Amino acid sequence: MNKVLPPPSDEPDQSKGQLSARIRSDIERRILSGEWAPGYRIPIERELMETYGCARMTVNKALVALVASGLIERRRRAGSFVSQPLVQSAVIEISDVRAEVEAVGQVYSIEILSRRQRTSTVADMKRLDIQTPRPVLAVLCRHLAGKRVHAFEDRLIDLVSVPDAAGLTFEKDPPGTWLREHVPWSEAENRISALNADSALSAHLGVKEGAACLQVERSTWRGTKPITAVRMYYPGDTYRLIAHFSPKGS
Amino acid sequence: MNKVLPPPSDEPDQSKGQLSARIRSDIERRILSGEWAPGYRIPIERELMETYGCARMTVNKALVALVASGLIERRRRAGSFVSQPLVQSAVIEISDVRAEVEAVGQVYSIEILSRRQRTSTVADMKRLDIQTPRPVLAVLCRHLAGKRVHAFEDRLIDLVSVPDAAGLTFEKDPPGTWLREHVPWSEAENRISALNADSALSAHLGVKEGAACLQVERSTWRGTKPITAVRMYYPGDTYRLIAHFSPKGS
DNA sequence: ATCTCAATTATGTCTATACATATTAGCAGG
DNA sequence: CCTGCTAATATGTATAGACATAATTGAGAT
Repeated sequence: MNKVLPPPSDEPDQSKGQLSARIRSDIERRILSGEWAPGYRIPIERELMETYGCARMTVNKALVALVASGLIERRRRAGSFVSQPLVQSAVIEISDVRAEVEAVGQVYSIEILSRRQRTSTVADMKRLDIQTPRPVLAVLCRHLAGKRVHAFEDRLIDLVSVPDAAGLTFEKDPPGTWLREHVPWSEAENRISALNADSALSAHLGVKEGAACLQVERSTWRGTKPITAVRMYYPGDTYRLIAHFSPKGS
Repeated sequence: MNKVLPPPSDEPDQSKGQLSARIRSDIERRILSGEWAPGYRIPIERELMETYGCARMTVNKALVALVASGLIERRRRAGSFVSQPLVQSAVIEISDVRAEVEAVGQVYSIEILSRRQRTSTVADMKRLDIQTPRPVLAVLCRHLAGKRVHAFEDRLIDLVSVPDAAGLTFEKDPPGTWLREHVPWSEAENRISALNADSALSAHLGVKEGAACLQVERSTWRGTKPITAVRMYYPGDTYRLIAHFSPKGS
């Protein structure tokens, strides 16, 4: 069977692209439209293979992709079923601070408030989740969009994991950008919360004392070794994190 | 070539599982460890195929998966390259409110504050992103963890898209839970921000006026038809959204 | 030195087949 | 009616080969 048969003619069809992708999007559409409800058993590979006039591996590729995206579940012998969307997986694209500012057409600049190398204090060790003291770099800086303060950053860098960071001034590239470009990481965690600005934070961000601010705490690791821990503060009235998503992130 | 050769012996190796998965994780480890830095050209399929003593399709499967997870990029004829992590894709698992409360071992209950069916006002139409007036259901409720207020919810449901919602009281299942179980959706957006509680919100949430609160606005669509728009408010001092992630979400 | 074109090459996709494996249905026997 | 065996079946994974496609390289022409 060397020729590819025309698609089943009962559908308004986008014949472009690879066959496996088309099979995938056909099924995806039926699921998202509700035609195939959660729990519905979708046709077996053999049937789909005959429907589209292709090899089983081609159908299989489409189905494996659907499993990866969480839209279906498969059990041997039992068949493939449309899955119940259990949790909503929202993907937040956390871009570079500089890119974030420039994306809205403003001029980015950074202002280093302090930059100190020290042996980790107890508080530092807690933030980095380490047990023994070690050299760290502590940086406080402000990110400006034009003349307005876009964010205030409070960062710790583990100098054992990232010795090269010791020599940097961060006057051109912000620490986050440099780290992302130079240090490979394998895991990270964001903790997003709201807090009232205390006097220090209100001064840094240029907002009234007590104003609601969005705080994003991020820790990054390479394997089990911590790389950096950062707290980013944004004025609550102007900044928002936007997450766009589909069922289980396809 | 029907036998599977032993793995290349220079690595502490987890030989369990499928070959393609092992190839994938081998490469993944090398990238995450920094051994293969961004921009590095990884061995061509033919080489990998000889290294592991398997068919090209098997290597290909591993590489395709790595592309999907964003760790590598591939160009015809040029080869496969470790990609620069550009944006950090954070996956937030937004679970059910009830599950959220019960996950920390507390008793969940819901308190309906108001439930009104009406023709959409101008404000409603803006929230749902619709142009013409239509029947909507507006629900205000509080989610309790024990006796403490966990969240305050302000929800609009489009009764054209979800006519069945008109008959529900939401006294047992919260609106979000019912919707997720009964209405298929294809797209959604979260907007996360911080705000100071005004007098009404402070009363609802049981916090001081002016206290920082986390606001999560979520809109859900099925195709282009809006389903619901909800604003969830959490006390800023007790609640935080946690997002765990890996480079480009593998 | 530079431009153009064709050969080379790595990836992209698919076919056809094979065997493994988990699970279910059905049947036989207690 | 329940239990345990067996056969059927759908998926899981892999192989080997084929042709398509895009991009680079290098040879020959300008």
